[in-house]
Amino acid sequence: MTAPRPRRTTLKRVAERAGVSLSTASLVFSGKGPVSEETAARVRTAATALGYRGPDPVASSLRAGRSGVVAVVVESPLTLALRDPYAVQVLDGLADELGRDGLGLLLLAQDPHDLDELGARTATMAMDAAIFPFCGPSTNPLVETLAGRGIPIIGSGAPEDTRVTHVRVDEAAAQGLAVRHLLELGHERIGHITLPLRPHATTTGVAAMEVEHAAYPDARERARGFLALVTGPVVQAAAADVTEGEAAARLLLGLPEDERPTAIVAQSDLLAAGAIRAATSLGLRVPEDLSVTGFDGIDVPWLDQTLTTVDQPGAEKGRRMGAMARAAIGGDAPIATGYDVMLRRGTTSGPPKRLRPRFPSL
Amino acid sequence: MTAPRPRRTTLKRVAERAGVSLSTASLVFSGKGPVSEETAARVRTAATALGYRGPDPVASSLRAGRSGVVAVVVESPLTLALRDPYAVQVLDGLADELGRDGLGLLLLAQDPHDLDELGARTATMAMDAAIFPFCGPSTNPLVETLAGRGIPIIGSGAPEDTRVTHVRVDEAAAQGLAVRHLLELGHERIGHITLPLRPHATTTGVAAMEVEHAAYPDARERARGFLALVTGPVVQAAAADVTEGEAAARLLLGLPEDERPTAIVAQSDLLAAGAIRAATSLGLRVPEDLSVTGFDGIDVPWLDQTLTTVDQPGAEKGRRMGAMARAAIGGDAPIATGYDVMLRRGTTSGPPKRLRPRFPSL
DNA sequence: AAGAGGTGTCGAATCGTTTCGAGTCCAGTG
DNA sequence: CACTGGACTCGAAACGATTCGACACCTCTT
Repeated sequence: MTAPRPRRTTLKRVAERAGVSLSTASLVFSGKGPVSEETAARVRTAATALGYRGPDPVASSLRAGRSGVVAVVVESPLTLALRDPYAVQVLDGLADELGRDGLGLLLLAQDPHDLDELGARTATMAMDAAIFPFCGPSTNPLVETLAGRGIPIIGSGAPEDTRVTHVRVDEAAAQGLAVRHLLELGHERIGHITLPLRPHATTTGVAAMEVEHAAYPDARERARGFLALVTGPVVQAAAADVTEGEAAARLLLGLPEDERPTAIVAQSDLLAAGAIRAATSLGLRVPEDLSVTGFDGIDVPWLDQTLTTVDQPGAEKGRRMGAMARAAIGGDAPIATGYDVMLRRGTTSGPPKRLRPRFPSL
Repeated sequence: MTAPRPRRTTLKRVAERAGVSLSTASLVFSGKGPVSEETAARVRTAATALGYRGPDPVASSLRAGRSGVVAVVVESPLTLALRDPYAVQVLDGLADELGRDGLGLLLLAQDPHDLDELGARTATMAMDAAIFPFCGPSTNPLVETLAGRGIPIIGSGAPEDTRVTHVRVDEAAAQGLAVRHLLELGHERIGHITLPLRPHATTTGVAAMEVEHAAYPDARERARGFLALVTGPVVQAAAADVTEGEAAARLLLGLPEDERPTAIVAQSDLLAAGAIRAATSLGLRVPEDLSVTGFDGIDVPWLDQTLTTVDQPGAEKGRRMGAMARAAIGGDAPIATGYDVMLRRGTTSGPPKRLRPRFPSL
């Protein structure tokens, strides 16, 4: 914020040159009032002559009381958040929907080590609405700042704050779909791999109590959905990627033979892919020796199998949130909505092995 | 753009309540002038009482002549552009660097089917600089719009326009590194997989002339670098992802035995990963039967091998462009720069098979 | 021929800040 | 006592547009 840019040509200059009042010139560019074709032409000529490119967006914003910008808050480094194709889908839907109203998408990456820092900067940024599209921590100081500025806030489960309007999925029930599917197949020992439960997570086994105290509602709810149906080992992945999924799965598969799960329910497709890799490298076949389910329903082109997964239409979710932001900007009080997800069966789940010999040798 | 938001509390009201002039109140919040501690306290009290959250960003921007926003133009749907981890790295570096100056990152996704459309919307969006960080088409109507508004533009090779300042890599030379490496290993039949050469690309073999007329300079330059050193079949991938890389590789590997390349030079790591998949599914071992090189140097955790690749530090490139934008906003005329990339040897390249028997049976 | 109704144009107010230059007050100096 | 120089405060002028209400002027009606 140092040297100001050289001032651009202003509408006033154009008006003077065209021999017309400022208001008339404005009318020409906004196309609102009645202006004779002749006058309009004169104004346009003057504009081109002076290199005037239309009204200054900032000045328009000031007058209009809105900036045409919607902030999208990403509560982790971009490399982490956008590593997941699901997040990108959401973002894409969001961008598309916002684009319809000519709204800009202001990307705000928040440093998880210092959530407050962004608050300070954000206070100086113009925006008409803010969206928290991804699984983030349940509380975020930014909400206070934004709400205080009277900015409508849209979320998808997090942050948990009355001032945030959500597009909600019943995560627990959704995760339950996968568990139920495995139970129906006959599995009795099912393990669970969660997304990070808190900012500085490590890949490690977690107890039910830790789940309850999770900082990230999405991970918490899905784990609850799992634990509501079965008692099984739960391992947290340090990040939502293949590597950590593999590491987490190794922890589960490293259990003694008779405790080792015959199925793994992962909270994301990337984690599930990691689990499959772990199984493969341990010489286990999927789904014969191990069933694996994912969550999200992304494309995993490099996987030789089709994941059994809880299908969540990302682009649609993004669009939903975008639409809510548009509505909120339009002055409507945003209304929380929810939608249902479905289980999509792939080739990575099947009946457990020990059930195979249906007629044990007598 | 309908109902204006209810007006927020203004600095003027705060000043009145504190029994102080507008200018003094402003000084309190900007911390610029000398204000007695007592007055400052009175102003701050009034502010909290009225729920004033600091100066309106839009009004500040108008006065300051800068908006604190940098546009990042993505010339394809986000799902396509951000599918590549390399792009995400660049974006991350960019966000980080811009954040240092408290600059916001305005994400503009351009519809490749209708490049003009964004121009119209963009004209109404406030920004202090614009960046084209990814391999895009060599011409873009947006450049005209932005340059006309006096906005500094930063690119990384594209669009090719004198008004764009670039952070440049000698793509041809960089790609040449990989080719030379393979030549040194003794390969004589080398195939090439290019990134899309134009917006609506299909996965298909291309002639040298088509390369010359490519719309995307990055793809063109890399292909030139390849063709400068060897004469070999060139296949274009419809998109920079694993699936298309696999399809493209199949085209190359489907050639008759004695024409089939013993090595494939891919223009991106994702394409290379696809090539490896194609080889594997055809029963070819990498690198024994086929060497593969990539470009970018991303993490491919699900690949069992380490790619031999042209390592291009993405985050660094992003930061570079961010720094240039900052400089340009600061009033310095931006200076084009370039940097070197290196070949990183992995496990996916080795001597061609037919050279194996170094002492042929006499 | 007077009033009604439409066009086209304009002046002035407004959006919410920042900043420049000027003014007040008071303590310290010669 | 007059004078200099800080420290503090303030009024007014930008920044660049949009919009409301008023005003001319013209064309139809009746």
